[in-house]
Amino acid sequence: MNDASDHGSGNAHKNFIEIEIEKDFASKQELVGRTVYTRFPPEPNGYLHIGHAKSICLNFGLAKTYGGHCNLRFDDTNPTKESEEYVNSIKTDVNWLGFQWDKLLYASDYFEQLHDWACQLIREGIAFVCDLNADEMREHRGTLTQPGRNSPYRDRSIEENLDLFARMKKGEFPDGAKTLRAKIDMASPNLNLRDPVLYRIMHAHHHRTGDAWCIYPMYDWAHGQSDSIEGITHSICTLEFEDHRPLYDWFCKTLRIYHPRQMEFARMNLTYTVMSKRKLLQLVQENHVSGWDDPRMPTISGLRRRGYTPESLRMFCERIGVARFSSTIDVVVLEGSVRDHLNTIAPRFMAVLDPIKVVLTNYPEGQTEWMDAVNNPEDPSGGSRQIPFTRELYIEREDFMETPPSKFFRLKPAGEVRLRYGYVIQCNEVVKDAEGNILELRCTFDPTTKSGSPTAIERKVKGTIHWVSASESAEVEVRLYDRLFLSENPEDAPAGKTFLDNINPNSIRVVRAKVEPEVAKQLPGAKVQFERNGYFCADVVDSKPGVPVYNRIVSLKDAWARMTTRDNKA
RNA sequence: UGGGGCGUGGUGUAAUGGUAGCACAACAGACUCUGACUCUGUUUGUUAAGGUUCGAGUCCUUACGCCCCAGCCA
Repeated sequence: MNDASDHGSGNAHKNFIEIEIEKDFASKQELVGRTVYTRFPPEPNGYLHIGHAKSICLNFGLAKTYGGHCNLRFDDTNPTKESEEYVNSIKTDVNWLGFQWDKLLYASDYFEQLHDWACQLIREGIAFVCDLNADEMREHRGTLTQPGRNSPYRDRSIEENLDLFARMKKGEFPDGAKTLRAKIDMASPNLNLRDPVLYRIMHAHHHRTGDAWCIYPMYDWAHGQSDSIEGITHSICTLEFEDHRPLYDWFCKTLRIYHPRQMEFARMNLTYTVMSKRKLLQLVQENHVSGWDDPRMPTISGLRRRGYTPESLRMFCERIGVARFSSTIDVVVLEGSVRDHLNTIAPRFMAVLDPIKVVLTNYPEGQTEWMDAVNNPEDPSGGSRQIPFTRELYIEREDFMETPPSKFFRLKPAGEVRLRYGYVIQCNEVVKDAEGNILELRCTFDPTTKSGSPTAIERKVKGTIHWVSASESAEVEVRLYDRLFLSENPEDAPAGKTFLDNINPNSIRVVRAKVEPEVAKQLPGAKVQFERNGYFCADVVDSKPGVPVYNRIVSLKDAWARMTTRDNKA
């Protein structure tokens, strides 16, 4: 029945939702002959983020695991906040993540049915039209510790309620003048049960139903019934809706309709970022980032543009698991997931981000050798390419040290290092300007050490560094991204400060990199590894034909950097 | 402080009342023409105190800590 192979590496442990689902199907009469049916129900009021990815993977994953179905349903009950733009971005993101919905639906598909059910409640004497305004209603609601008081309009006759509700629907009253409420219990310790509002008046244009309605159902009145109509077996949502479950159950029971089971799991928190739609919107609107798809954003579209793959995001969701404990995931788990996937698929190239010139004094001027380079050592079918080797080259500035520590096995005065896919070279002279800045390194190469030649094998040097030809290379813009925030929990700001004060001022650094010719030919969206640097993606927005702009997705693990920063701290 | 949840190594997540496991991270070593990858190994844990039991992460009691709820948002 279940497919454990979809649970990533290692032993697959069932999460609590899977365990409950299996119990339900084994024991519940109403589920006999049925299959798992879930839904992903976003409100189209913003872009999806990595937290939604968890819910998407869970809902669609459950359907897949158990051979069932999952709908994409837009919870579009509040027209003032929703738009087509968001609907489209959400559809794109779900598909991009690799999931296909069974049906594409909207809560607004059910407005008529929801309205009829409201009339049914009125006729049965358990819903009433209330004239209290927002302030008065709050005042009648009581507090966490004090019970509420009944609305003075609670005992209107059924006829009057029917008439008033009909006139609400017809548009006879202004926004906020009246609401339709359920009669439950104003003294309930669960605030959601203190005569909840079912309908409010909003003379607003809806992105799908236009101006057909001026009353709109509340979330609680729409959600469970929508699930019921669709035959959802398990309605999975986040923990903050736990207190709404009694209402969900009350509506299904009171209306005597098919009753799905709501289950809640903990939403994800990620270190060094914010996740609430309000804060993400603020970052966009106040131009702290370039948009919802800024490569530093935790949105699906931002991660996609940064260069994250659907596989890596799914792997991430698999690794973090599902439970009822409000956890905070270390962002390195996300970074590790994309490294693991890209390691298997990304072609390797050489790129020098911070160049320093090397002149091989014993190499013929004007000569170009084409060196054979493996495209991806993890992928035998990846083949190889030729890269030009010349007298003048660039290497990474940090790959040379004049007075290096003992464990430094890159280039140093009088020291030897191998140029990847090239020769072993030795540094003979450091040329500096008047201020002592290094201008170039004058080195000699050993012709017997050419990569791939039999004589090269006998020669062992500790270090291998990357390089590009000075004359036969291209130059591209590279955006080196870092975390958007400086603190693990950006919301945790001192008094008088906000999460915005925790923004990392150096979250993007732009450099001109020297790259081997192939790098300049990559198409937008291409994901590559710059050897010894990291994984990079040709930006889909700012790259132009023949002129790619690269985003750093994530750096490679760097044992040397770790070693040196640790020593500095000690 | 009313109600509802939740506490397992650094971070997550498992364990019909029966050897506390797995992943990620970290560390050490091997390998390496990427200080990557891979491989091998190691360290670190049941919030606390009582109780039931031959035996408790699991059951009971009490404490402590954290999260959610007072929208005509979802």
